[in-house]
Amino acid sequence: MPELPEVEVVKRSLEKYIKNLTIKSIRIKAKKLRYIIDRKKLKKTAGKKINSIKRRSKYLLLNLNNNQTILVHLGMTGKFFIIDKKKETKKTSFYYKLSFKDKKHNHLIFYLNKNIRLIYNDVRKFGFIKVILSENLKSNSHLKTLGPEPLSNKFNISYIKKYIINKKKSLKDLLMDQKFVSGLGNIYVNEILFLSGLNPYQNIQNTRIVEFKKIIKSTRKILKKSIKEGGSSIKNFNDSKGKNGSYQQLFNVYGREGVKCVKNKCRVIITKTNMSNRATFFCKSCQK
DNA sequence: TTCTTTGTTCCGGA
DNA sequence: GTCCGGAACAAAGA
Repeated sequence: MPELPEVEVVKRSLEKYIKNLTIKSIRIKAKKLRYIIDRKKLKKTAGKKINSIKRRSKYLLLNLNNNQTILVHLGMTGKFFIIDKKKETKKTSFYYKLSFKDKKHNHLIFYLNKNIRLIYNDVRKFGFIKVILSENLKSNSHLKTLGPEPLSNKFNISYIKKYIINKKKSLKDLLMDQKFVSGLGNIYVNEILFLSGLNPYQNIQNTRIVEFKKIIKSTRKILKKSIKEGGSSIKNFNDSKGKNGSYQQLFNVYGREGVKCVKNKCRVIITKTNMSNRATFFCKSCQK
């Protein structure tokens, strides 16, 4: 489930391997992902160079040299494979070892110069890809309502104070709100509240400044750590297994229903509830 | 067959 | 107009 840290790691890999390459042609195998794929528009990116790769929230933006940007959202299960046809052999390449079952979810193949291929693979097809004019980025419906990046200085106490005026929500719903802060999903919100020692159900109006400070601090800590871990496990981007491997083990509360809280001296069993239709994990003792 | 998973969007009611 | 919660939606695996 790619949230901000995973998307950031993908962004860095794309930057490393496909920045400044030119799209020679594109093979489009799926009719639609989350949305119908605009084949014409996508095909027209052939011949264009990938000038830069950026991330905004959980979106990837591949800026081309014709004033167009490819906007990508990985949804739940979207991933990119990068294959260097020059270097990889049947023995060394993870890609050749993928099963037919894995490969049947390859939906887009970008043939780049230098014999590099960029493949978009998505089991659930909840991701999407769109080509938009770069000058329209700011008014794009996906991007225009996004709140500040959680790792930016704009995510600070005075911003939070202002934002929550006249609002009534729980802490968890606030952090999940992409207009408030963008890029956090269910998993990381669970983790942030656990590290902050705050109950997900706590009303934002009953939350003190010092508690919001804790949230900001925990958010930065968790995201940075995950990016670092993802970054090191993804170091060899060609190894899709390494990619999936490590970050799951970092979770202290998510998915830990029924087992003991990991905090020192706490032996309370982690609770799982359903909150706003999302699995919510917390320790009743550490998060009062 | 049903349940679960996710982020986003839409809708009704306040 | 604005806010909020809930539901719908997408696909596939267990």
